Amino acid sequence: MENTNHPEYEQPAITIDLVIFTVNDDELKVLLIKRAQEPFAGAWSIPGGFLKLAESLDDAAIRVMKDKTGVKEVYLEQLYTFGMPNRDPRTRVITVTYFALIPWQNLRQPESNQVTDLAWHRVDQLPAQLAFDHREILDYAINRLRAKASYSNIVYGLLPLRFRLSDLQKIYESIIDKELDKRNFRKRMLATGLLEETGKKELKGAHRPAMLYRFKKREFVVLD
Amino acid sequence: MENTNHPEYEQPAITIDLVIFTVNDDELKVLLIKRAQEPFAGAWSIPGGFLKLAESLDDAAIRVMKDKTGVKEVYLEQLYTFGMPNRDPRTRVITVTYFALIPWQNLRQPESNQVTDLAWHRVDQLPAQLAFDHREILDYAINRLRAKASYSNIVYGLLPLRFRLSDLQKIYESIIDKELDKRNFRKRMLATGLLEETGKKELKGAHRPAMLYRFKKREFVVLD
DNA sequence: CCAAAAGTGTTAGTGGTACACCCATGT
DNA sequence: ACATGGGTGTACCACTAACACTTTTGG
Repeated sequence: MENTNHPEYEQPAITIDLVIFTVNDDELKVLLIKRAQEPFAGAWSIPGGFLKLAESLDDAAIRVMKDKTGVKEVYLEQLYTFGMPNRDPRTRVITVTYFALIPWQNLRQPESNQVTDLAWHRVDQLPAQLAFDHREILDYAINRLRAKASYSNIVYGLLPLRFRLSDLQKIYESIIDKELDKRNFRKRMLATGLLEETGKKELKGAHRPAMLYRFKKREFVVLD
Repeated sequence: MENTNHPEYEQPAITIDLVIFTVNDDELKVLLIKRAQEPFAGAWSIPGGFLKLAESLDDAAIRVMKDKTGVKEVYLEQLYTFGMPNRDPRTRVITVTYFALIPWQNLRQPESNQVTDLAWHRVDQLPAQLAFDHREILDYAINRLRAKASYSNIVYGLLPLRFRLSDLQKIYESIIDKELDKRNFRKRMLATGLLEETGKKELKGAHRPAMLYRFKKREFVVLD
């Protein structure tokens, strides 16, 4: 923390990479992008970009999010900084990683016949080879998400404003990849005091309509 | 993550800064260093240094640790990366921070009359002004340590190889800044199965000698 | 009337918390 | 003998986990 501009300390490049999660079709998914150029041309990677000189790390992450998904208001959290000297074969690159949560409903779906290099992949069916150390980054992010789901209300980032308790339960189940008891789950969720009722609605037709709930506050809270 | 060497993306400097904890005299303390040069000349700061081009982030942290404390084998964990554009008034500096735990007994104590710019400060009696955003970094580190102490065996990093259960309890108490019930504490600790007995020893004279324990494994474990 | 998801309580076990006295030693 | 920390058990409470049937709707 002494001198900058010191010749001995030539500087690495800094990128921001994002692990963007959503839940759709009862499966936890991440957004991957197919690389066009070498190195790792054709391989899937997590979205990222270079840090601009005047922007904060968080702002860079928000910028990348918006570029790739069109969504700006999401749960976003710094994950870890990866900096093995050889993680990029070209030159030294330090990447500050983030993870983000987006409700599936908030995503503008891509035009049907549009060719795109972006795709959502189930976390339990990832491509065998990912670019750079992105597999390691993804594993780290999945572990963080699972841990936080168990002791916080972080899943609000994956849910629309109003939702059924069964939707909430399915989100939890897809994250931790385990089935939960319906009665105990509802009891526990309502006991947190973080939810409130709204009006009813019938969805998916032929059955008793479900009460829709919302989070009183859409912000991170640690439970207990 | 596309082109490097792109003119638009001039690179910030990268430093590694460390929050180094120990417990001494039943108080949680951090190592601070008094800055000799501007900016913030005379202010206390956490130890750090520039990342070298060929070394990993972890290696840089270990290097700084060894330089400042002489100790190499410690608990070390990446904390967070701070990168507000104006956090260093001179130029853009991104700092990857770590926190470290050292048993007080492992430190080679400085020669008594040696003038030094290094000093251990109680975390509840920090200087009002710290250099850069180091206050924010310290607060972040303290919170992380408190959280991890409550759900892991991380305190092994603050203890010598052999210790009394009352030492262990005092470490916990100084971290979370709360008193604990002796019987419940012992029950819980022994129930983890992470400790084992060694031989007896009498310390601090006039009372019944205490059994010394050790951690079966000196590695991070999440409890329950 | 049938299918499909919504909604609802009780019990047994487990883990956390509160709490007070005797023990082994040095001086 | 006294001062000092070492060491020990029990009872209550709260939370967790297991478990099955009725309700409301659409077709």
